[in-house]
Amino acid sequence: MELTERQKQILGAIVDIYVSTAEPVGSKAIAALPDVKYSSATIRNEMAELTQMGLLEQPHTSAGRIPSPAGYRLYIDELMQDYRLSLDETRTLSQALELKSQEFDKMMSQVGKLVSKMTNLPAYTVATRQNEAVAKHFDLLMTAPGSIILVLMLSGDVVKNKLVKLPVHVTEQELKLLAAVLNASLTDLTAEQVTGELLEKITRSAGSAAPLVPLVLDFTLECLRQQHGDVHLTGQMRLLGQPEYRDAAEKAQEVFETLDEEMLTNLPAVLPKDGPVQFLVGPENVARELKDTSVVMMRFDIGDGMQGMIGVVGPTRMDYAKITAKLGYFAENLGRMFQKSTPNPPPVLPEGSENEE
Amino acid sequence: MELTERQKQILGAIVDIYVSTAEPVGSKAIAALPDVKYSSATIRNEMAELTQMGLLEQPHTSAGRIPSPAGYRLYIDELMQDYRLSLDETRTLSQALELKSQEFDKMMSQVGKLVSKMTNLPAYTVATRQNEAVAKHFDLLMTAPGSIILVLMLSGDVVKNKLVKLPVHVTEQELKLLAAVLNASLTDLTAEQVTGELLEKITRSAGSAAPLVPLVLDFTLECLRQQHGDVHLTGQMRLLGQPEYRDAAEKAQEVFETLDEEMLTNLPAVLPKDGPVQFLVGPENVARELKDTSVVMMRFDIGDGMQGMIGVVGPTRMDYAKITAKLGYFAENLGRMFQKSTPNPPPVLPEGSENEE
DNA sequence: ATTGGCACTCAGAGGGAAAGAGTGCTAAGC
DNA sequence: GCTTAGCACTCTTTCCCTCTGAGTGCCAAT
Repeated sequence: MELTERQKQILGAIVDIYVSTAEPVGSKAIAALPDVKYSSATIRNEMAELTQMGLLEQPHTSAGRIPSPAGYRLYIDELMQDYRLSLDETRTLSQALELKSQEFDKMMSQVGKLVSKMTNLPAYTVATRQNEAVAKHFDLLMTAPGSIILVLMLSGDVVKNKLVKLPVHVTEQELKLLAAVLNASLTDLTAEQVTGELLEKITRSAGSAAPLVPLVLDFTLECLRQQHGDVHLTGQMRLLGQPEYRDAAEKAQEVFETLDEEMLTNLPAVLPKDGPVQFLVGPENVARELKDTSVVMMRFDIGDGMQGMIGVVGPTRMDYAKITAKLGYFAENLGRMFQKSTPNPPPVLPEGSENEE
Repeated sequence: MELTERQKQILGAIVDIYVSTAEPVGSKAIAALPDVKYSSATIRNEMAELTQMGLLEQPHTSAGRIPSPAGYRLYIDELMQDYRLSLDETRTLSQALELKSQEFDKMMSQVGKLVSKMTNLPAYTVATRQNEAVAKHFDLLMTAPGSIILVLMLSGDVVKNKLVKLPVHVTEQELKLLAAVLNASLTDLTAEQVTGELLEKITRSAGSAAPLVPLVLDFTLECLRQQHGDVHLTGQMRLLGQPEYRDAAEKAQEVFETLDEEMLTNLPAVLPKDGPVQFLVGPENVARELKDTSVVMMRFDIGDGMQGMIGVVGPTRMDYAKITAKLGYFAENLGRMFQKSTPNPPPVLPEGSENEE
């Protein structure tokens, strides 16, 4: 069942209007649009049909129409216009991207804050590995007798560290030795390649630093197995700015709770691995609490087998085009930033940038 | 002006009731309490007086009374009963404290999540330095040609790292040399003690790794100057569970925004340095947006000149006694955990633990 | 095929009226 | 002289009713 051109136009218009007003759209409003040549009656007939097809919904008999989840899906897949960032928006974004490059994790959380601010929606960021992690370098530093800091460098320029306190005494010499052993035998191995045999061998070579070995190994394995870094979620409260949550503190709270728990741990796994942009519309979502809530996410390459993900969470009625554009701009520039390694802001403006909000 | 015993009892009762119902308290409700021997009329007279003294407030003429900020303050300072954790509560808390000791920063954020969950309020955690930070150890690791990771260990067992990308080529040898120079000349110095002179000396000794020096130094100084670690704020949404924010999404949003920005950066500075527990009641607060919002915070010692802070944010009408007790328990046990360094949960039950919610 | 017209529906706004909770004050009681 | 019962008064909250208006569906005319 194919839609006619007119039906597409009407569906598109309804989504566009509803997205910015959050109110059901009536036939008159459509008819009043400059490039609509038909009367409200015609529109009404078409709307009735679109409703029957399941693309529109009617909150109650005497209200206008709102897009159904299927309607959104169709809109996203076929009708959505590329939104061009306005000059103002690009400027703000470019400025925003001039982050002091800090520690990596902090930067991701910074990026999240920015995305949230720019979209006025809750945003999350994650860094995930694309391939198996391996250890690249071990370092053992003594801070006080019995107090040792283990610094572990992984592939992808990720550095982890952990404070280890040992009751037994270990000399600097022995630490150096152990570090050398670890660097010799444990680097460039994935979690699976670390066998019990290997562990024994290391323990034997470790001398009196042997009690340290299991602690180091546990930590190392834990780090290697971690498929993705911390998930940063910020700006949850911005969801309250959306009309659908205005006076529904309860609903908002539910969404937040789900976001906090389920989503953050599962989301990276749930999302399909391919394609840069993903949309999860309402009921397509994992958790039932999120049925009126949608997710837009975008991947970008960090290099070294790492991949960043930025996304926003919002009401199903959100301005997908605009948000995709903003996320895209972020992702593109972040990717570029990481690619050419020097932490300079990439001031690349998208062409055609004088349309406004 | 001293309060009579009866006035104290009435004020205390009003706070207690208001704290759990969030509704103005009438004279009848007080008179109905088991250990109140006076009629509602008498209570009314006393309430009128307390109102005149500025300890109570009346939302409107025909409503009951609620405590004024001054009333809360007096309650906290003089009337508050020690809340004893119930057996159930201690059990839950003890379980909760069995954290896998992870990287320090992550642990603080974990603690925040727990505190928030236990109190059902937004919670924040920070680690602050008590004295000047100094660098303890430098490490430079080459990951790829031109790509170097700087690992910096500070006093207080804090480890920071940063990825530095350099266009010039530096050999492993030169890196080792530079690290040695840094370790020799830059450790155990506070930020002020790092002079331009010293910088020059280091640059001279660095050989062809000299271009690295300013990058390393900037980062080091940045770390040294950082008085406190990341402020973790979690569970913001729980504020919505409080009746005063139920249908006031707007207000909640304002609070959140303020929390996010102002508070998180200023709070550690604003709070007085002494005493383990601090209360900031409503208008005593920094930001105007938080005038109906109060903060309870508690310090605990981490050792090595570091201090942890945990706190919650809630409506001014909150159960200070209960929250203080919970925070106290957390703080005490966290302190103990850090003290005796082995990451075991300390299962110390407070005496007398069979009262309930 | 499109459109103007019209009857119909239904959510939401507005406006009292009634209910209910609580007060302050007065006068009686211990 | 403190305490208390009683009562008139105040003011918010709730409920119900009506009215309005936006929007629909359908029919007949173009």
